[in-house]
Amino acid sequence: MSKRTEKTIVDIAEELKLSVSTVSRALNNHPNISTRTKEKVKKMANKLGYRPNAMAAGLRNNKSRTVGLVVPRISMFFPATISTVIQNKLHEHGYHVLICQSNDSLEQEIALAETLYSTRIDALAVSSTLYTTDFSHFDIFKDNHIPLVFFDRVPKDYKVKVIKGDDYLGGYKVTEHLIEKGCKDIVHISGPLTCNLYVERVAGYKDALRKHKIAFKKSRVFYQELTKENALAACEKIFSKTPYPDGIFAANDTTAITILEYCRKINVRVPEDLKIVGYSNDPRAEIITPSITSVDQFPAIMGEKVANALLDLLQQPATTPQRYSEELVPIQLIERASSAASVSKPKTTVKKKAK
Amino acid sequence: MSKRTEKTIVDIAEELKLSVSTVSRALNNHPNISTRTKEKVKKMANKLGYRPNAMAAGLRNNKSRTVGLVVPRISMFFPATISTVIQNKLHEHGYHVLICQSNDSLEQEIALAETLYSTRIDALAVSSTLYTTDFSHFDIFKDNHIPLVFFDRVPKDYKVKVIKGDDYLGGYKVTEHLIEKGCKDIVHISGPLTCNLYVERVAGYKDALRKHKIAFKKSRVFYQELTKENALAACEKIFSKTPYPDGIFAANDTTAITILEYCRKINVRVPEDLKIVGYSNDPRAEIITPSITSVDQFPAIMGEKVANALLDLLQQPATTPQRYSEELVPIQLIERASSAASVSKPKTTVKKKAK
DNA sequence: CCGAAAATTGCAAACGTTTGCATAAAATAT
DNA sequence: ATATTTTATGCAAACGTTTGCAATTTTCGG
Repeated sequence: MSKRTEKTIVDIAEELKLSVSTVSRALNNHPNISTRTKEKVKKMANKLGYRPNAMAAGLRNNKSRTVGLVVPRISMFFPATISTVIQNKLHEHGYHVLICQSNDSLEQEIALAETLYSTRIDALAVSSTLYTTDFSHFDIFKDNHIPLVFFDRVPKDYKVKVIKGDDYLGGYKVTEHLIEKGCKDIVHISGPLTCNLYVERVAGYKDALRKHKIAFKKSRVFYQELTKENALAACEKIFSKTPYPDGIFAANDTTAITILEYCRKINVRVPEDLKIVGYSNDPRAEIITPSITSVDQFPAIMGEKVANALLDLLQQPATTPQRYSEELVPIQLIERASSAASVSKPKTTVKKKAK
Repeated sequence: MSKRTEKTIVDIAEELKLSVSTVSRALNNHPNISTRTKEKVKKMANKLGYRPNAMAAGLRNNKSRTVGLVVPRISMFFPATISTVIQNKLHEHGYHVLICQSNDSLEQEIALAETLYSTRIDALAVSSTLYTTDFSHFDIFKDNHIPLVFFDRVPKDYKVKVIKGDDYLGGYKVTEHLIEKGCKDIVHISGPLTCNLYVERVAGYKDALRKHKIAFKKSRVFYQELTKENALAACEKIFSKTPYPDGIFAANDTTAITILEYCRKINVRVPEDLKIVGYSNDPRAEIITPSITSVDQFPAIMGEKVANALLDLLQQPATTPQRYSEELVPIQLIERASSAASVSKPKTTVKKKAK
């Protein structure tokens, strides 16, 4: 009936003829409150239906027990899995996680940094936009000694804690794998080079080619946002003229899948005529026919590491200078049918034009 | 250098020889502050690197500009898509979204309700646990007039705003579809009946059978958590004795996919010997071979509706009594290869025992 | 039973905002 | 000019906690 229905510790105090301070301490299990009053207080709290006001406590303590998480999008397999793990782990330790999506827009990422700071999050983990090369919008956090961790898509020259996959090795291994399976002309569909992890994969790709004395051809690598549409566009280009490549290293599985489906349509046999490898080991890679070779990045492990790093920083005194450090999460090539050594001789490249 | 580095509005006030109230009003674009001082204040705010403290404002206003979102898990396709949409939409309107996972544990869901209340979220949207039949842990929100919206997995007899898919129709349509394609013995793998939406799908399944004069057999429906492991266990059972069914209606796509793969192994041809339909239209359903018929639940539309409902309630005065209302999101059967009418006559059921 | 130490409780300020009301300044009408 | 309205600013309380310090009570050795 009454408008003010929220019970506070002063209600408890009045009811019990105690001071608010003892009530507060009792509820927080402060050592020099007698067990008897602690019990009394807690019972009364229950009876009144008291719920602590996190904002009041947060204001007083200057901490929100909330950590921010910024990812490109939560509906993509890899960041979704990582987010899940981080969220669960931090929740076990009494932290809330404010999961935010930049939707791969730098503008949104900048706005997010601003508003997340306003909520006074206790720490921040971010996997940046594809296009973030200037990270200065995160300076506020560094300057104010708020734990800051980057993962997966991490900055290059920005001194923070970084947890990333071994993308160079990934690029190298995939390429070498294709070569070992007999490929001599390998196309690489990469993400934009504004995102460092693609730079590294490309480096791995190049090094593997060099190692096996295969010439690197600029025309055989594509830099684009790794969407289905862009993958199709790349296919049109690749298969518009012969010779067709005999291997494709796609930097994500959406792209690999799209290529595979395209090949089906134009009667290019996978893996006989063309071998395909994706990246990230999306669940779809396993179930498509032929199943697609991909690179597992162990998102659960990465999530675990990010969570641990956050918790670690969170319990250090704020004065401790934030150290730059890079943690590497291993990768593993998962060999599947799409890159299996051909049993039958590959037929000579099809001449049929696509489309 | 100094420890207290956070600038507040009183810093701005002092700097400008104004009162804190004018500064506050200036920053909030209050009408009776002159444009001149507004500009001055904002300039100084920028210069000092002032960031509003959301907790202080929240405490004063008794609102957090945060809404809670509780889902079973954010890594599953359906809730992930919905969460994405809700998050983006609410963010456009200046709200944060605290996404939380119950991991399908009732215990965790209860704890979540408690701590979310403590953070004084302005509204709450939830898709419940599979096992939530008593929803009283959400009473706090109702009692305190905090907008509360349920979606997808919704309560049966709990008076709140509800947004759900048309599960009865879904169950009906799937079953009728299988019958029309020639199935006479249809297994249904359902989720546990503690979750109302499965009750409805089962009802649809039964009604479609009755309509087409096919006897309902208790032994042909399974109630279980829809995991891969459970799906395999069900397969073992189903294919341990003849006659095999000629149709399976799985209540999610993970189950459908698992069955399909199992059939491949034991040489049951899909769709010739057995037709399979899943539910939710997971991206995997489309790319597997044969592609799996499924039911699109339009998660984006559902997310949109949930977000709109929240925003709607959010701007109503707190006094407005919360009305119970149910909104139905349509479903659509997506026909694919796994349930196509067989061209060749189905061979008589294979006798080979599985395993 | 006294005094000192230990254990328990209370006082009051502080965290950074917002806002009703009062006041001061400027603009307008007389 | 003065009185009146309009516009702009300031005062101070309030939101619900936590915590350093002071005050009180209890415990206990002698």
